[in-house]
Amino acid sequence: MAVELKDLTKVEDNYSKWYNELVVKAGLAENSAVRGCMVIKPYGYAIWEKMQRVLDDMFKATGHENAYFPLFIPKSFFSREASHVEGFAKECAVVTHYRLMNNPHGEGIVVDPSAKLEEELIVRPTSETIIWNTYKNWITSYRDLPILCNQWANVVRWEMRTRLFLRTAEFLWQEGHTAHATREEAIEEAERMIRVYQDFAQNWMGVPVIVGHKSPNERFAGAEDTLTIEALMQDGKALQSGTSHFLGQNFAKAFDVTYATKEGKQEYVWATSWGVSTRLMGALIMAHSDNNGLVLPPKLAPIQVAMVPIYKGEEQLAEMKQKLEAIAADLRAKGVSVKVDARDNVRSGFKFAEYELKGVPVRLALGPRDLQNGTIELARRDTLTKEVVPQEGLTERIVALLDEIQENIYKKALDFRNSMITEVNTWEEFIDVLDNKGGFVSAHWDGTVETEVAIKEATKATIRCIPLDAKEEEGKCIFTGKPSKMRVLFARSY
RNA sequence: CGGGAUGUAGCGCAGUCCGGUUAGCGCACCUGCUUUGGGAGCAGGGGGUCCCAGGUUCGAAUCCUGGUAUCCCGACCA
Repeated sequence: MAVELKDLTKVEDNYSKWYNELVVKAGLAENSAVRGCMVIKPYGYAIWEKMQRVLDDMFKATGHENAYFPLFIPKSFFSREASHVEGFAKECAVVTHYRLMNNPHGEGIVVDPSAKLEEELIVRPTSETIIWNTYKNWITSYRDLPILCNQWANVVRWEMRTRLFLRTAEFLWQEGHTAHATREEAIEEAERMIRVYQDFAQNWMGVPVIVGHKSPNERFAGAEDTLTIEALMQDGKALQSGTSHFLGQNFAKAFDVTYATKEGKQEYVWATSWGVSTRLMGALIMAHSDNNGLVLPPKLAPIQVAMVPIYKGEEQLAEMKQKLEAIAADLRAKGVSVKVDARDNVRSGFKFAEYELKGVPVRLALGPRDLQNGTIELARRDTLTKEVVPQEGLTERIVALLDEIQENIYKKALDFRNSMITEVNTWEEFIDVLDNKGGFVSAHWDGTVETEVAIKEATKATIRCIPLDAKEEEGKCIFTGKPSKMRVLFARSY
């Protein structure tokens, strides 16, 4: 047997191991020779590329343009915004030299000590500083605003512990950085973009998310407000899947970016930044997969339909292949991505298992029996069911089925997520739900950082967000008993 | 960074405690035959810096020292 996943139900206590195995076996990514960095393999990258394309269109549709800023950030830029430095200082890769030389005392190559940089360069962990240093030159008048830029890039955060897609030392992402004349406009932008992320997560990835504010303690370093989309994984842990920050005038002040108003006064510029990363791949994998492997939403699946010929001998193979290619041509004409798998070195059963592992939404199998009856076997990945259907009208059937699968995957994840939001009113219930059920726990909180930190220390659960749609409700903080005006969502998270 | 474990063929592992033939098994790979509607069978074959560097020894995958990488649990985080 080539590939066999561990039974998910038996590794609940070690979901991460199962996840890792799945990522590798499905051919999405693997650990590289470089510590904490991953190699994204073609199949995984194809999904990321598709995500990129869709997101990019969404950004353009909301008025944004792409640009590119340097990978290296002078150390001094970093120290300009106090809380920003504090947030990232512990996980930076630093360039100190610019030349190597032959080892004068032996074998190999060493860093040339005479080639020390006057000022160290930080490999960007995020680009606010370099971008705002640049925006200073771009902005002088209210006529220059707003600036709505997005950058597709890689960033480096030297994390202690890494995990494929979820937390790697280097990752791919997009970061939007906008500059506005007014506070209201910037806040509007931050909200607009978190809704774009929500739209993408739900309607493309099939992953339901909760939109809300981060608590002050969980905010982005340097932000006045952080909006987040929080997804729930099948092991009951939450995953922060995208963030949009209202940065106030913090970076404008740090980099002295002002503009002349209509009235001729100098004002500091208002800022936002927002980003999603290859972590979305992790969300996609963890939200839908089962014991047979990945389950990909049709809208993002690199292969939407896999076709497998059932045959004896070369002659039959040729016959089946010809018929399948004809069906494939019809499907491609409708914009469906199809793979006809005529490999002769593996058997059909192996192919079935392989496409299940890779999460291909629809699989067709055609054999002599079908050829005779004018039928074909159609299997769907999300439900693991299969039926023999007539070849007639197959194209339309599949196009409709792909939509149905997309919807079904989302609905399944949504039902699960909803079943995993539990309201509690006492500390005992809170602990009980966290330990025995998992998921989001909706509870009252007195609004203080001290309480939040104390709860985290006691339970490892953090406030994932204060939902945008939270309704006012009088209650008592589960930890301190002090009065509270609304419930917030707690969870253990990745 | 702290605690624990591991590193042997592309992958998964045994062998290490107690040093001793030519380092072994399963999967994968190559060749041939038979198979083919859910992960094929048989036969033959190829593939090794036993993580790296020192040391002990007649002799090291095995013992000692140092390094390094990966995984798990913490702390940190998109």
